[in-house]
Amino acid sequence: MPLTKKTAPAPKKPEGPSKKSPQPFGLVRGVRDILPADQPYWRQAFEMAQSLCDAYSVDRIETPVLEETGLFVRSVGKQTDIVEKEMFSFETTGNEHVTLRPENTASICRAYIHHGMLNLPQPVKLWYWGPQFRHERPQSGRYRQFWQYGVEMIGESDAVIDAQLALIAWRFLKDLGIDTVVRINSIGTPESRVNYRNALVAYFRPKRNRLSEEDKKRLLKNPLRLLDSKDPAMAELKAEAPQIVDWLDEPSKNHFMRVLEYLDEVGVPYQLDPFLVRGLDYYTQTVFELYDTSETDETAQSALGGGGRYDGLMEILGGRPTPAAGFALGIDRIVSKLKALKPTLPEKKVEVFVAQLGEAGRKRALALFEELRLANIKTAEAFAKGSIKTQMDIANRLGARWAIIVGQKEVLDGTAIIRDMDAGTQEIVDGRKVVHELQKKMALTQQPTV
RNA sequence: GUGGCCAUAGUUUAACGGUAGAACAGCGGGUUGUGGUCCCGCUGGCGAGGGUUCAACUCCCUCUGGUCACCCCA
Repeated sequence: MPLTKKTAPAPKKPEGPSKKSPQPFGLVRGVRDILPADQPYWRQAFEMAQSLCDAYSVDRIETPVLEETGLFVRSVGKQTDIVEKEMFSFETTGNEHVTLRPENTASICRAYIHHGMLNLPQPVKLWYWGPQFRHERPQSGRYRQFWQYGVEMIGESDAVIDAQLALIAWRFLKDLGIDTVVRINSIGTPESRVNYRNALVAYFRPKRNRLSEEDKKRLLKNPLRLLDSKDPAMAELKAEAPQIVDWLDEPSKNHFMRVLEYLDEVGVPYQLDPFLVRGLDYYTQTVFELYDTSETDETAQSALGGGGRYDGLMEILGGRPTPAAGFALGIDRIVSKLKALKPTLPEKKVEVFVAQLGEAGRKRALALFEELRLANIKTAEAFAKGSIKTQMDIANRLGARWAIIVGQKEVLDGTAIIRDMDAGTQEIVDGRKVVHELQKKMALTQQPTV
């Protein structure tokens, strides 16, 4: 007796049987699935990164998602928001303190040191593409697992590297159809940064009562952050505030000027932004961010990426003093822009659908599918379906141009039917020449379009 | 971490203080050999927990989650 709901004679319990199925699982907060429908966009971006890096002789590297917690504490900086409150850190059963990487630069520097890449011709140019993790409150364009594409160039201090990095980042977006402007600044050496920080505090402290609560906290904790406060009252105060460029030493100024000259040379649009400082401690000299120029809403997450020079980082991580620079781009945001740009990306179309009837037909179809696949014909099937009607329906929905039908009769006759799905006509062909016949037909139908 | 808005089938949604309709999708049919239209059927739902009430999906609270903004960043 099958346990069907209908036939179950159990009207005794009005409550019904406690046959509740287990609760399905949801998603961990802030993470998401990237579904097949979105894959074409992700693929487009990835392939762009790949070909561009190829062109610039940048090699791919993949580092582990899991690293020792200390790596990020030391590199990103203990006082930063990332380290203070955004890291996915935990202790393993083996008592190791590990963290899901919140960014990728530190890992790459670690790898550079670990594998003695200083023995390679410098600079070592590496690119990565992978998920990063930050425990922030999710919102538009911000996830706890998000993807970054980045390039790092390690072992060269020349300003041309900085410019080239900005160029690659900008070019990547440009070639995807996203126009951006590079906002750029220099924060000089760590010393000039400290001096500037003091000057900034000296400037704002007397005006403290005009600051918002939020900005008062910043004044104490991270004065450089005052510069990108969105408090309208800050606008006036900022105008008079000291600018970091004035605190740069001569070599730093010179370096920055050269970066700008190189950008001019290759036509990368940029804006000097005296108030651009970045949230990670390891930056020195050049810092930049890329902004979508079509984005009118300033408050939204319009920063698509950023980067800069980090000459001190290698040493902090226990390597030899090694100059380096890099950038990272937020792929999640970029992909959402891509989708907005091109709502329908052409799908890879199925050319042929193999439909079968009966056991003999199915066997023949199975083999036929292999023949077609080996002939590089994009073929689809639904071998598990028995009904020819259902199969034709699927063929139609897949957009197949041709259907091949093999049933009992065809197997016995040694034939197959080739159906033109657009015209609705079909013909019987020799079963051994299906691929050949198909190729002839395909060549014919393609001629006019070429 | 703070605040605004939101929470009904896979998706988009309707209604009502008295135990939920629809559309699309999925699956299956419309004489077990043929698609794009049409017709029919089936599957499938009130985020969780409290409270008010004779009675809550509907009102209140909490939580969870989503979303948007702040913080910060990609």
